[in-house]
Amino acid sequence: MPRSQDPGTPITGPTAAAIFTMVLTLGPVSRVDLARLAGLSPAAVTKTARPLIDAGYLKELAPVERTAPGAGRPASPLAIVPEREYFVGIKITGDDLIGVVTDLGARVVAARHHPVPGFDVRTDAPGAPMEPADVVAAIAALVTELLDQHPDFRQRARRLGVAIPGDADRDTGTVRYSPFLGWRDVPLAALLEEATGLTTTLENDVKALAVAEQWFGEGIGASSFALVTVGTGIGSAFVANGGLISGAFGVSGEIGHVPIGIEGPQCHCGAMGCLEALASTQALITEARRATGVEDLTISQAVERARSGDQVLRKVFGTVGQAIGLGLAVVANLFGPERLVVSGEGLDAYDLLEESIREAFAAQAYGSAGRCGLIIRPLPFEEWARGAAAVAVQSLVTPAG
Amino acid sequence: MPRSQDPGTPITGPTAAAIFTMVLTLGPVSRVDLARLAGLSPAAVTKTARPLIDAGYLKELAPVERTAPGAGRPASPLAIVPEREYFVGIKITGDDLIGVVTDLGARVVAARHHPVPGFDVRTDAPGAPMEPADVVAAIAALVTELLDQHPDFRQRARRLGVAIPGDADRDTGTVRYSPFLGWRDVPLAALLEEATGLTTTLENDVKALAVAEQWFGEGIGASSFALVTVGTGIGSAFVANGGLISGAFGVSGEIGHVPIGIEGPQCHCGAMGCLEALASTQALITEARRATGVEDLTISQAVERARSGDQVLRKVFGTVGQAIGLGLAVVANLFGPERLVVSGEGLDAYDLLEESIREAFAAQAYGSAGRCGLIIRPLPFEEWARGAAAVAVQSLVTPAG
DNA sequence: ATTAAATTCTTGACGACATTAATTAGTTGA
DNA sequence: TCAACTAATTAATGTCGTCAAGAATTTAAT
Repeated sequence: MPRSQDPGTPITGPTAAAIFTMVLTLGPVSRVDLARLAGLSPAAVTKTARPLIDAGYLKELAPVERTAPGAGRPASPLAIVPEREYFVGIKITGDDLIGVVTDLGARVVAARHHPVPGFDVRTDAPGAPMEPADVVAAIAALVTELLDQHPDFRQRARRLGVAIPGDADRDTGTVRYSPFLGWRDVPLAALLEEATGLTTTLENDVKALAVAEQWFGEGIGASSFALVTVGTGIGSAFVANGGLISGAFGVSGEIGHVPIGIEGPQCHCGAMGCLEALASTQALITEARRATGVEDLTISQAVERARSGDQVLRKVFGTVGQAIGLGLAVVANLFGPERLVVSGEGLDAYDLLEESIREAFAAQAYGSAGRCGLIIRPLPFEEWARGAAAVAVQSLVTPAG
Repeated sequence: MPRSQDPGTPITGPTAAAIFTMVLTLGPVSRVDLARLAGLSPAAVTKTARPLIDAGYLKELAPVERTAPGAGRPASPLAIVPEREYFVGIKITGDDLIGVVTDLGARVVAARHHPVPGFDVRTDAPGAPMEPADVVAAIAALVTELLDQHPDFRQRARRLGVAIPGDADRDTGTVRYSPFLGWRDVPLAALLEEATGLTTTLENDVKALAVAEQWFGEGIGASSFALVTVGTGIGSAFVANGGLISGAFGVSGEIGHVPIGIEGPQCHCGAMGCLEALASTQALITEARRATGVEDLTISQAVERARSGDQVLRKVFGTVGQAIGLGLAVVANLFGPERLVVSGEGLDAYDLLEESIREAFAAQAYGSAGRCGLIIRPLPFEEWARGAAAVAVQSLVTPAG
């Protein structure tokens, strides 16, 4: 929820929000189609859309771009005006900030990163506690730098989205608990509104990514949908019944600590057989080093060698893929999503993983749960920040919820 | 969704439905409270409630029963009139039918079971295919028998809920696939409307149980909530964002086939390390027989002997409890429910299981996910049929969705 | 060409429903 | 007995969506 009131929004009620959301997520749509999709009369759509057009958020597509011909008056579909407003998205990681500016369609139009000041080389243990004030200042500086890239940004950016690892309370804009940052109960959104003047929305990083996917990615039009990220940690998020599943106590999607039935090392959470202990980037490199005996093997070296045929390393990747596939099956069996996106930094090596992921998934998915669309793809760094921006876009439409 | 239109409902719109639902689930509530909870003005509640009162569904509580005193006019809370309408709930198992009549508050007022005609002794393999026509006839007979128990039933019962194991499409009233019954694409609700004259709603059995819990049990007032049932199979269902999570392909809550990280026997689904292969009633008795060497040991004997101190059997129960606890932790970590109910036929022996369930749950639940209310309790047989009736009650309020 | 049919979109009258403000109702405490 | 307080109701008002009619703009048939 935005931390302050919004005076000049043309989105006055739930109907306007629904119409705007549909145009935003489904692309250019005719009024008749909008009416059908929203369960409204075409007249209502016409009336609801006018203020949105007047405010510059929507436009009618030029007649040239109209849809397939047929009998009858041709439709003049409504589309968003992407450059009407810009959004800033910031992702806070353990050691740096990633920032983007996106347009209304969540297209990245500028990007930057910055180290967090006063932060040492990252250790594996939960990060050295960073002072919220320092981080706020660093974010404010990054925001300024981003907005200075184009006069339009400064003028037409009003909202900021922030994604953090850990438990973020979107409604209050508070970081409830982030072991990674060493924070507890930090009212980050309020601090950032103060510092930047932008209406700020805070969200957990994986959930923010899921929002981006729900509105601007693979989740479009799906009744339900799940996202799994693989990297330093393994996380997941679900969208169903029209919204993100948030977890009553701030925890949800903790697939990293699902006990997968393969013998493996103990997880840092203390429990046994956790997926994260088998398939995180850390687990992968540890196992790769052990298997090859090369103490200082890096991920990219391991990928390289596996690609050029190193059987030992191929097997390591295969095992990781298997664990990931089983994790995905757990999600599919429990949740039954229409689509399932797997994404991760590790997955730029997904040529090495995909086969074993799909194999293990197919073996463990129960019945038609396995029919869900399984999308495997890499996760560029900026994508996290784009997720944050997507949350900011969403906050424009749904101030509450 | 009901299979036919409903003429005489006083529940005309979403507001009336919301008010009615709140009174139904929260018990007697004053109009002011209803207004606050629904985000309406008190005036709107007054107006919306009147037709519901006139139709005999709601009443004002007698002044005697009013709430805590204080300054100001005392509230006259609204309450449901339980005997206004009766609902029939039928659960179809492999070998018999369980039927109940409940009132509007989902209180069981009559119960019966019946063997399914033409069905042999149950085998472990998916049941011998039963002819839908036979089952329909048997259900119709059971419904008649139930309704004949009291003249009011016959007169004031209009809706039937049916719960089946397997994939049920509530919207179309079709059994999409039930390996247990050996059915595929059977339009059961339509057949039953024909045979009984009652508006019929079909739902998966575990999901029906979750609905009962959501509206009339532990799920009341919870933002999200999960149910796990342990018995012949192990199932689960979730409620979040205001509704049941249904699974895009009819599958969800299949926790039985989650690979739990304990070495164990292969599951009938073909995958390895499934929870169901470790913790179902079948798995329990198999393991108990193996451990004791008593070939024809029954569940009740095993319970008996464990209770009187048989260490071998206690350990068997402990292992089962551990597996269940891990399964619960998976649900809690992924889903983050506010409350988590574990129920099952097996659990009338829950004195033998509870400790190990809670222990394993606490060990594997991640962070504050473990804070969710964990309710462990037995599952009386009629409860399944009551779930079906609860679905029928729900269908009165929410014809769609 | 002209006309008919099809389809999208718009307009204004109307109706459903929720809000606001004022009023009535019923209780406690001074 | 009156003031204060809270609950509920009423009537005027307003918002918002539907309905019915028609305008706009195309293809297809005559």
